[in-house]
Amino acid sequence: MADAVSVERSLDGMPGDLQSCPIRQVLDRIGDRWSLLLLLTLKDAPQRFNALGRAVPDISRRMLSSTLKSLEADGLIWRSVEATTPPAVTYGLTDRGRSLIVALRPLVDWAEVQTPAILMDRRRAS
Amino acid sequence: MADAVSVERSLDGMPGDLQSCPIRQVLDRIGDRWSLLLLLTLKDAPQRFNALGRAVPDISRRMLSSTLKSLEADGLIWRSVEATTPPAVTYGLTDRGRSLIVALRPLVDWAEVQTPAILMDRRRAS
DNA sequence: ATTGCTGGTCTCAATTAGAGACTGTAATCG
DNA sequence: CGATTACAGTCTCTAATTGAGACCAGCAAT
Repeated sequence: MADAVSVERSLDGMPGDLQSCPIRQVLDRIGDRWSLLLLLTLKDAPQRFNALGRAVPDISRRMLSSTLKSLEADGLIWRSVEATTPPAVTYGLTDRGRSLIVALRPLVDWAEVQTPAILMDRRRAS
Repeated sequence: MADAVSVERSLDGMPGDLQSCPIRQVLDRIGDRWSLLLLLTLKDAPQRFNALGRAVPDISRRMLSSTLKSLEADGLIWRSVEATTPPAVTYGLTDRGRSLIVALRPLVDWAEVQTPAILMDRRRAS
């Protein structure tokens, strides 16, 4: 298992007290450009690889693949392969993934409410 | 204003329906390695530049500086300079920043509860 | 006199992400 | 019948982003 790219950042070689910070642990994984977006995309129904790519159009297949791997390794999504030809690979939320979605709700609501004002501030600041 | 680095990703030139996704808008900014960590660090009290650097030891001064700028541009933190020598620059949460912290609460709690299990799954997957 | 503190910026190297070609089989289109 | 499309990825090459560390000014303490 060589190249699973950065989503798996090195966790070893850190000052001990950082290792033990749970927010750190979790943010280092899901706090990237794509993880939450993919989780949110899977919220309503399981999806197949290319369908996910279409739902999040500007993700590259490379990042799609590696992000899904890391979400699976964290037990947030499952992956199932039907050995048809061509094979059908489906991804969906696990219970843990669903519980994360729930915990994310207030943040999503916040984003919806605050975005207009933030956008205005950004313009002013630029 | 040349180099404010990636935290300010280009928002122009996107397919319209992505621009309008609020979660996208917000995650593109605070969904990075440092933003939430800094916000959380400011939760209890305003802090000065180098104090923040010490609180989040593995952030580089470069990213500290550019992340703070982007948080300020989004109206999530304020920055105040006391013209003493050497000048004292203090950062703190705005009301909007504080409201984000509140919205983040369930996610932080989730992280605290789930981290042990996630860590075990990661080992198994590796 | 040397060291360290303040808050940054600058350059250069390393890491990470993105673009797009390629795999191989099977169904579809004209 | 030949060409294209879709499936789920991987691979390489290049571009973007991040990190490491030097540097700036002036002042305080050792």
